[in-house]
Amino acid sequence: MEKQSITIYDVAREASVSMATVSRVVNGNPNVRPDTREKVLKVIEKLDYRPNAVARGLASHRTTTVGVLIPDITNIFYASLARGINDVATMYKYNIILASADEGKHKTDAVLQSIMAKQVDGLIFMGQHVEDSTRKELERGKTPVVLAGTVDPQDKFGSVNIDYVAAVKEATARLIASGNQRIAFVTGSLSDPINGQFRLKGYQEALSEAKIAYDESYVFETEYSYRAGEAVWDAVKRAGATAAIVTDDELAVGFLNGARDAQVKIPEDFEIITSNNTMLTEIVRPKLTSIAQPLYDIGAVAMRLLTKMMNKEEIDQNTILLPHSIITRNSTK
Amino acid sequence: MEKQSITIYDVAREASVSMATVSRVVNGNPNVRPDTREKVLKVIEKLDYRPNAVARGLASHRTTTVGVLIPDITNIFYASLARGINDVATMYKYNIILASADEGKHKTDAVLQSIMAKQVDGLIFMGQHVEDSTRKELERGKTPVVLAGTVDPQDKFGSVNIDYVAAVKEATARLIASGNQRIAFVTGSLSDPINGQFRLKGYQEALSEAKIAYDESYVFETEYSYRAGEAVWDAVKRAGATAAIVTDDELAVGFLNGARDAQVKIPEDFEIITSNNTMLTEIVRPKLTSIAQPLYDIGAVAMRLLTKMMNKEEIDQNTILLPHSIITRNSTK
DNA sequence: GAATTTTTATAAAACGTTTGCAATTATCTT
DNA sequence: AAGATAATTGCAAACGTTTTATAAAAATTC
Repeated sequence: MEKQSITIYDVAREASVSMATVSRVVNGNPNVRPDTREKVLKVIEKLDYRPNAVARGLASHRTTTVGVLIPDITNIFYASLARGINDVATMYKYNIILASADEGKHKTDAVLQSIMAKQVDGLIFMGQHVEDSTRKELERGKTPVVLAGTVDPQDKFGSVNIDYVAAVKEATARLIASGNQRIAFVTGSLSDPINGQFRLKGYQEALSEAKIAYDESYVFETEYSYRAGEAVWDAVKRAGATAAIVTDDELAVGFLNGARDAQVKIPEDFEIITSNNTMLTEIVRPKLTSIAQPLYDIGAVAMRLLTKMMNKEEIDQNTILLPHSIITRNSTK
Repeated sequence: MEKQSITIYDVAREASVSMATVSRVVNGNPNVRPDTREKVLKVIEKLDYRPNAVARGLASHRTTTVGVLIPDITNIFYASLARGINDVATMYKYNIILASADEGKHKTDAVLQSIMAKQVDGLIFMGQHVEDSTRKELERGKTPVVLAGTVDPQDKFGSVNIDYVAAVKEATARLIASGNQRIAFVTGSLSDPINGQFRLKGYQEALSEAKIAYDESYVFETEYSYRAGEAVWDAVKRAGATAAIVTDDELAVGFLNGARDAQVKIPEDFEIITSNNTMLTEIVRPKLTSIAQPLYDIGAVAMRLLTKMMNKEEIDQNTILLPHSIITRNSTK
């Protein structure tokens, strides 16, 4: 439509050099004499020239844009990761194309396609579970992919996580140590390997070491939401549990409030340990004891790893585990 | 570097038509005979051809990408708006380039430039206050801009908000009606016109109608964070207030917990009304009475408005106010 | 069945950069 | 001062599409 804007050609003419030279100046290529550089910079300034990133992308096959798939931007857990991702991305001059991938896998794949069409230089994937169709989409082309706070059992991509098995094992052991024998495992979808394989394994190992029989009826699978937490409380209580490991903070907060609204004293009558140590754990009363994951860092490290991949740098570790800990607050004795 | 991928030219050759025809098929242009269309589609399928969005963008001057500036992605308020924006954007086939604009105006402008360089078709701006340098950047070029949950006193851009004056006035009036004479106004930066002009005005109007003198020492300016809320409690209490209007939920939650940790009974001894009705208001005990803004809708409507601008459609209302209400919970009598 | 209109398809010129290669200019060497 | 070498610049071909002008083909009219 309306063409108006200043192009590299305008600058070249005004500075009486070739476009190539202007391009070199703009890209910081050292092969240009200081005084010509100066001259060109002056013209750029004067005309207020701004390189068109789309044309650049087409010519150079690099868009300096990365795609980020996030299941739910309003979930503080993912938002915290995204923050780390964002900060490192801007540090390395990348823009982020963000896409929410809720509403099931069909939607995810469509969104993924649209992002790939934009020729992103790399992709960060956060999500419960990498479906087969999604994997296929990810592996097509040679775009580097890093999973953040997400595991792929097939281990095809870079990834950044904590050691979920160890973390949950420690948390469970702590509940056992304070006298609990019947400990509920309140979790999101077990089809997510983080829950169904790792966390569950940690839970079982801790039980086993304490010679407590694993009983499936203490496992409660639901979704990551406040409401779900409120709703599941009754069932957990009826099962006779005296403590719970909960795998998401929103869920845990709902669960806690469910208990308190039922006049149960926390931690005297029931102990809770949650998993993400987000702000929510400090907001509620009593404050929640939690496994601490370095959320911001998981995002930041994932993005950093991705930059290395995009630069084809040597990478020593494709699968990174960051340290975790347990922060004791007032939902445990 | 490595060229491998299928281009429109490959498809054209394989289907023995011209690239122009393939382009028409891909873009749903009606000027192509059904059987040729069929033929081309088959080849596209067979070769698994995916149009390159960057090349498209360059040729057509439309990137089907919009920029979204967000102050803090981990703040539920903004995240909720972003969700509305995202949903409508995908509905209309736009991708989102998201950029976090915290860390002051210098950073904001830099980020804005990088987004504009990517030739976004439009921009949604969320933020406390549109600085002059930022405005200049926004007005350069003819990219449509919509403010979401943000006002610009100069009213240059599209915008979607609620009537902050009326909302705060109602809330304040309610506190007055239940017997409070000394009501604190606990707010974020007053340089944000939403606080410094609108909300403050609503607060003052309500006082004035009740013949209560406005007293600046009941105005507490701080930042939007949990810690800030905890911290400001003491000062508010010392000032002798018996109730407070708080302009952000995180702030309000910190404030509430500050009060409770000081053994103050809410709402018996002190009443609180907060402003955004996010999940946080339901998570704490007692639950917080709040002005309700349709957060998701503000984002969604803003994005919808932007699509109209990008299509150069006729627009009846450039400045949209959505309805608000007050949700009564347990932090008021 | 020729003339006219309408529909489909093609060729080629944009779009605004980057980049490999060749040409030019400056700098050393002796 | 000439030749060799190195540093700087320019030329022009990509990059993968859309789009405009135009031609060819098909449909319609008389």
